[in-house]
Amino acid sequence: MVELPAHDLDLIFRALSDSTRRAMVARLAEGERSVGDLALPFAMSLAGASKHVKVLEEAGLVRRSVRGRTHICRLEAQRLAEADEWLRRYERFWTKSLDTLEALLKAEDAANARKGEQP
Amino acid sequence: MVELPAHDLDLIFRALSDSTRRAMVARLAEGERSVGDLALPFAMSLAGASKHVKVLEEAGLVRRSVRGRTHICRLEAQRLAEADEWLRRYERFWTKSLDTLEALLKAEDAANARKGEQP
DNA sequence: CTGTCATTTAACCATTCGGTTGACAATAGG
DNA sequence: CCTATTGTCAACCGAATGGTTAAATGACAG
Repeated sequence: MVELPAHDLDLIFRALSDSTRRAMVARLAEGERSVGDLALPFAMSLAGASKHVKVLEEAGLVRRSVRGRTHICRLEAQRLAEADEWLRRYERFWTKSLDTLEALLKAEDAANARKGEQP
Repeated sequence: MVELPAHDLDLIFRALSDSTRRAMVARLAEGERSVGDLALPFAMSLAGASKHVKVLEEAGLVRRSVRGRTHICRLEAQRLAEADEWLRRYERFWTKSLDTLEALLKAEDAANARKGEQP
C-alpha cells in the first residue's frame, strides 16, 4: 500500500477526465493498439489523437513500445489501481447509505410483519 | 447499474485531478464543513477556495446547504462511487497481474515439492 | 441603521488544454 | 533511390483553469 505523490494522482485523474482518453483506455483494455488504431474512432486529426496518447502516457496509464514505424501502446492497469485506491478510501461513505436504506427497508418489513401478526 | 453520461465522468474526474480539491473531499469525509472551514488549511484566498468548492459542487461531489450566512458542504459519496464504477471495469487488469504472480509462485512451490518427494 | 462576518461575483492575469495545420523524421516496400 | 506509411513536433488559436484583488451580497449583532 504505497502512498503516492499527489502529483501522480493529479495526472491520472486529469488524464481520465476526457472522454476521448477514457475511450482509448477502454480500447486498450481489449489489447495492444497502435497510435493510429487508437486515433481511428475519433473525428480528429492524428496529431490530436497522438497528443491524447501522450497525456495518457505521461500519466503512466499507457506504456509505449516503438516497433519500426508504429508505436504500440498497452494499458498500464496498475496506474488505474492507484486512482481506485484513492477512491476506495471513501467506499464506506457510499456503501453506508445503501446499508442505511437496507436497514430502513428491513425495519419497514418488520413493522408490516407485526401488523400482519396482530390485525 | 446506471450508465452515466460521459460528461458527468468528465466533471468528476476533472474535479478530483486537483490536490486541493481532493484534500477538501478528504476533509468532508470527516463531516460537514463550511466553505470557510474548507478554505482554512490552504495558503489561498477565500475566493480561490470558494471556486474549488464550486468545482466540486458542479461535479456533484458536494452538496451545499445555506444556513444563514454560512454555506455548509457535505460529501456526496454516490458521485465518488460513479467514478469508482468506471475504474472497476478494469479491475481484472490490475488483479490479473497479481494472480499471475500468485500462479507462478504456486507452480514454483509445486516444482519444489516434487523435487522433495523424489530426491 | 451600522457594522461585521461569511461568502460570492467580477474583472483580470498567466498558464494549460484541446484542437488544428504544416513541416519533419524514420521505416517499409517497391 | 523514390514514395508511402506512421507518427511526432512546432506554431498557432480559442477556451478553460487556477489563482489574485476589489467590490457586492446577505445575514446577524448591537
